[in-house]
Amino acid sequence: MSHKWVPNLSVDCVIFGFDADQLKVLLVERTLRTTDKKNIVFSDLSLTGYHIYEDEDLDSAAARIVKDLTGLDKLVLEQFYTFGSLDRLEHPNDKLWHEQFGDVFSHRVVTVGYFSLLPSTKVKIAQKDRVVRWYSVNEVQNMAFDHNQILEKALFHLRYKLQHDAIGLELLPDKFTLSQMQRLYEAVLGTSFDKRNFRKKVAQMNFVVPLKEKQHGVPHKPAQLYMFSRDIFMRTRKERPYFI
Amino acid sequence: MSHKWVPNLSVDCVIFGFDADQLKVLLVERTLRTTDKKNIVFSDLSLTGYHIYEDEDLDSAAARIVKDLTGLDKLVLEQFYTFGSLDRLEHPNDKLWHEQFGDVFSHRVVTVGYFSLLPSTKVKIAQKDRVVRWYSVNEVQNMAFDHNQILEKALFHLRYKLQHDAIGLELLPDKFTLSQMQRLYEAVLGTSFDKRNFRKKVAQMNFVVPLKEKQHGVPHKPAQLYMFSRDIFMRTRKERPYFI
DNA sequence: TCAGTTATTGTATTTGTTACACTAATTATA
DNA sequence: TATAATTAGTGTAACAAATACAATAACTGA
Repeated sequence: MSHKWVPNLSVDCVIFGFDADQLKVLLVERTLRTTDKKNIVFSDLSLTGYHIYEDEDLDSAAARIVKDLTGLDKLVLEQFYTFGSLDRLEHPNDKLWHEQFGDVFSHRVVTVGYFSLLPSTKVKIAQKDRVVRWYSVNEVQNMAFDHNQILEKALFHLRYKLQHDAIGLELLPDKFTLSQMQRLYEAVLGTSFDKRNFRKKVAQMNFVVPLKEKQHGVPHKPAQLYMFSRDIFMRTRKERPYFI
Repeated sequence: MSHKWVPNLSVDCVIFGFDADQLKVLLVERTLRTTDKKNIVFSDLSLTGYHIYEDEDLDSAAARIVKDLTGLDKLVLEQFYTFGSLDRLEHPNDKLWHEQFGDVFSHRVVTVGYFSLLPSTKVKIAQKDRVVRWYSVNEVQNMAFDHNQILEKALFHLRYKLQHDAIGLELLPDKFTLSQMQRLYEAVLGTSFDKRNFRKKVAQMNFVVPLKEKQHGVPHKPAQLYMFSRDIFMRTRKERPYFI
């Protein structure tokens, strides 16, 4: 792998997680200090991204970036949109940030957005020189560059996919209860569902398979555990669910 | 507008049309001749695309490319995917083609795919130095570069959109009959619908509005004409049609 | 005027969606 | 050890949407 990167092409990854009944996103703190390092000029949040290398395709760049932040391989990773406005790196804080790096970032940069899904508990954050943390998607604002916009678009796609695909199940742990699954859908879509009707729907999804196991240690009736069979899903998905 | 183009970033446009009950795509002939211009080395088909300029955003580049080919402005134009494999310009004919231009195309190029929809009769093709023609999407094969793959993905997105959006109506002329509309949906989706049930569906789409006008000059019962009101559609679309 | 062609319309059946409330199993606490 | 607290789990009736299906109407060309 060459480490010559392409100056005007980057990949940004929106890493979604789910935890405590909330949809989360993994973000990095961006803090600009005065040259004597004593004071903070500003501090905000950013997605994780980087330029692509000259001999690297887009999917590999996204996988590299996600692995670099989470230590994890083989996550679901999906391209959702490419951002190329001329003013995408032109907000006041971003200009200050650029100045710190001289003209390295003075080129026009187009970035390809990917999103990744995982249960947020799977990530062991171990970053030396960066502050990385899960944020509830509802509490995030004032992000670096055009990252608010990228997150917005990623969320839109996630909601869309959730309704037409089983991809949302990637956000749940390996073993989950139907109540957890329902709360996931409710959190992401911002609605609420009737418990019985939700379960009737799930019962038709043959890729959500009951395990021979129940919760334990909970102070109430323990729930049946289920798993997501990617295998059954791939084999039985219908190709084109027409709406008309 | 600067005319310095970015060497490793391009936009490719898939221009869809509809005509004679078939989904069409507007393609350009790519013919490589021997240096004495007497013989043809090969000839194949290509989408229309070009590098972006340094001070041009992606949507503008796509609009420029579509206008250049069709002479038309203000068409529906939608980004659908970005292609960045390392081998996307590496098929045998493509290498021969590159050699003709020296090393201008020797960089690695990532391309952003857009698609555009219009009734194919709207285009007056008037290209001096290029052969441009509508092809039925079913008859197209052996395209330049990775354009088969780009077309495939565009088609997938078009089918997807057709089912969740009114965008397909952009392929019909300003005044159309319900039979034309049905044949459009059948051609794009590759299915057939019951006429009465199809019309019941359309009756619920308040953005498909009947005109005070009928067909004339047809050798059979003349059909009622309808129009697509983009305005009503925008005002009445529901934000999130949940599936669960 | 009649043959050919496409347009237009309704109903019964099946399928899916919604609304709704009680009992069961576990832990914590009195 | 009984009881309170908490979440899990389940069925049915009403309503809405999707499907299957065939006869009559309006025009042109021969």
